[in-house]
Amino acid sequence: MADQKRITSVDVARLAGVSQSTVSRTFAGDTRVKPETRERVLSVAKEVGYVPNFIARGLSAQTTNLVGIVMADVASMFYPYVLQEFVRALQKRGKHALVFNVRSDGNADDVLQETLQYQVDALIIAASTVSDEMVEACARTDTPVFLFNRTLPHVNSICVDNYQGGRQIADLFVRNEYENIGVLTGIEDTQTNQQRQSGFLGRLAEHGVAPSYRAQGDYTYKSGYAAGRSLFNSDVALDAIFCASDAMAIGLMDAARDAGRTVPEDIAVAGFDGIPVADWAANSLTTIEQPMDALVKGTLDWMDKTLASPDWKTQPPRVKLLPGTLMQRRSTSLPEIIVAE
Amino acid sequence: MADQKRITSVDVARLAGVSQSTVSRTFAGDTRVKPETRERVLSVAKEVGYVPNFIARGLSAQTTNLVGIVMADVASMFYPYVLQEFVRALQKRGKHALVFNVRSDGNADDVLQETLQYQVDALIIAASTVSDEMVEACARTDTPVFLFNRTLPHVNSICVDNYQGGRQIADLFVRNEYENIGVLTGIEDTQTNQQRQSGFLGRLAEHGVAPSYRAQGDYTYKSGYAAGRSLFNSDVALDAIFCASDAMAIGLMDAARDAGRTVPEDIAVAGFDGIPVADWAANSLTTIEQPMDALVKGTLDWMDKTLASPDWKTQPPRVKLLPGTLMQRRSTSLPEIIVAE
DNA sequence: CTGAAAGCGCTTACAG
DNA sequence: CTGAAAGCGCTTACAG
Repeated sequence: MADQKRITSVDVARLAGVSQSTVSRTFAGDTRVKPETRERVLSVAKEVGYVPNFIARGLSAQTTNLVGIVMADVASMFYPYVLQEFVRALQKRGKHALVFNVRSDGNADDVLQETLQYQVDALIIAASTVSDEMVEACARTDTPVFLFNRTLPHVNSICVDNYQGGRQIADLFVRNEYENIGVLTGIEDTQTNQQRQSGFLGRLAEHGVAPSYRAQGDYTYKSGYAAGRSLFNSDVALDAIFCASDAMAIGLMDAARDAGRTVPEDIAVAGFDGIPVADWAANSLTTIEQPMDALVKGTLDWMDKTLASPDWKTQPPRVKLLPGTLMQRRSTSLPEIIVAE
Repeated sequence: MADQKRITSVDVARLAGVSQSTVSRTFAGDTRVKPETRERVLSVAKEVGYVPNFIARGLSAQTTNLVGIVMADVASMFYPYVLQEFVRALQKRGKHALVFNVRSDGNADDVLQETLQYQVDALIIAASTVSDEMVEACARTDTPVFLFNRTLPHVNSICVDNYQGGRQIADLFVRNEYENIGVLTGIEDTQTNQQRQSGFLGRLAEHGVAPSYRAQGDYTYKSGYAAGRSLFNSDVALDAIFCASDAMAIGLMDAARDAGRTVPEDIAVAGFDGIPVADWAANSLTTIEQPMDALVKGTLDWMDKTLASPDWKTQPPRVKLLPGTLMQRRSTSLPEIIVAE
């Protein structure tokens, strides 16, 4: 009950009859420590329940093994999984995630300061944007920054190829001979949305097709449902519609059903993201699946390599694009194809 | 480019013509610092871009403002939201989340060690279990532990009232005059599952009803769909079924649709959790909604109070149960009721 | 209201 | 292979 002092390396050293340096070296895995000494230290440590203090180590070694992860609370249902993947993958690499949240409409500057105060070894920013000044500040403190699923010219970025994904959906629509084509966009000025749109519309134009309907949502199920309601209450007749997120696409499909329309017979629907719900039987949504594991692994490998190279600050920032995967499901299949499988 | 030394409080002190102590006090918000001095320090700090080093502060002040959050990667879709809420709420309180992941079938011991090494001020364990020894270890290092949505006799726990929730569903079923009642359980030996089951079955028994069907899933959509398939392929005819998670309930409903059954006319379905997808139009699932905000806030308020009270270790651990909310939706409504609304 | 100084628990040259 | 000692950047009695 009494505040018995925390056990430190000094205590272990005394008990094991060695110097504090030796205890430190033992736990650092220094191979110069004689095996017998090592054993003795470890056994004493175990006995008294000693574990090294990472905070002290951080101060002294100037490296915390902490990685800051900044996430916006996005409505898209993709990011919770991303966060979980990062936490898990970091753990495997002996690092740990210090997680920060920013409002999806704000930028990450507010919290970046705090992140740096914790002396994180690196910073991963997902689903929000950063100012150039903040990037500067990170550089000053030798903290490499990685943008996840967003690109910025002066920052290392890793991102699914939204543009290419949009093109793939366009190709699919043309291949399926849909003629009256609509599009449900995400939040207008997000990079993600712009890229998905410009890929989709650009490729459509190359095929000589122009969309005949256009509405805007905010990536959420709710906005998709609302868009669907007004679409199906109108006299617009579409063969197919591309939605900038899976959640919106599912909302729109539910609205279709509630309005007595059948997917894909009355209207084909495609989304983007590849969230688990998209593959549920009731939805079976055609979509571009984000290569989540590759994105996460790519980010962390890149980070590791950067941290290991002493001259990383001299290297120009790069943007890495990873292709998504077209998942063709029943929401765009023609009836015959369904029968065929 | 060159490794210009990090700016420390000593630099600021020199530039501002005060002692390092004064700089420290200024940033600690010490009211004894003369306003003019304070201004000067802050302006110099701003000019040179100084911010306090939290790691050093942590070592010195023996408090890191770090809270460890241990999460299992549960299939239930409830926890990603919980994590996001914790991160956000902690940030508001000037604390930060160090997030750890454990396999859902393991216990938290493996990572707890690491958590303690980071000298977290407190530990929140969600969706996994801990050994008594580990709880001991936490006590030794003065780290209060809170179990989230799980209870253990020797640990502070905060949890939705699973038992009561099960009873509410039973009452609803009886009220709706369902006679042939089934149950789809979660993973057999999880506490959550046991409590939901015993509440449900116990209350049913009090009404003189015994379930006529029972299957087991693992909380996932997939397992719910599979259970539904085999149920609807059998000659069992049920009026209603209670599933131990929303994801399973939705899977089962999708299987029902695919088998040509109508919900709730052919079979009524209820779940547990209150995940956002449950409220989507296509599902409209009756469920017990977890009081997520109250659970998170309750945990953090409790944590704050504990950290503020010097004698917290002498207080016996408590278990706090919060009631869930019955959300009656179309998956259990009788046809007439639907018409009525 | 302010400063000098000890101390938090490690790492890491340096010397042997 | 090991130890003595400086130092990481703060906080916080203690003294004035």
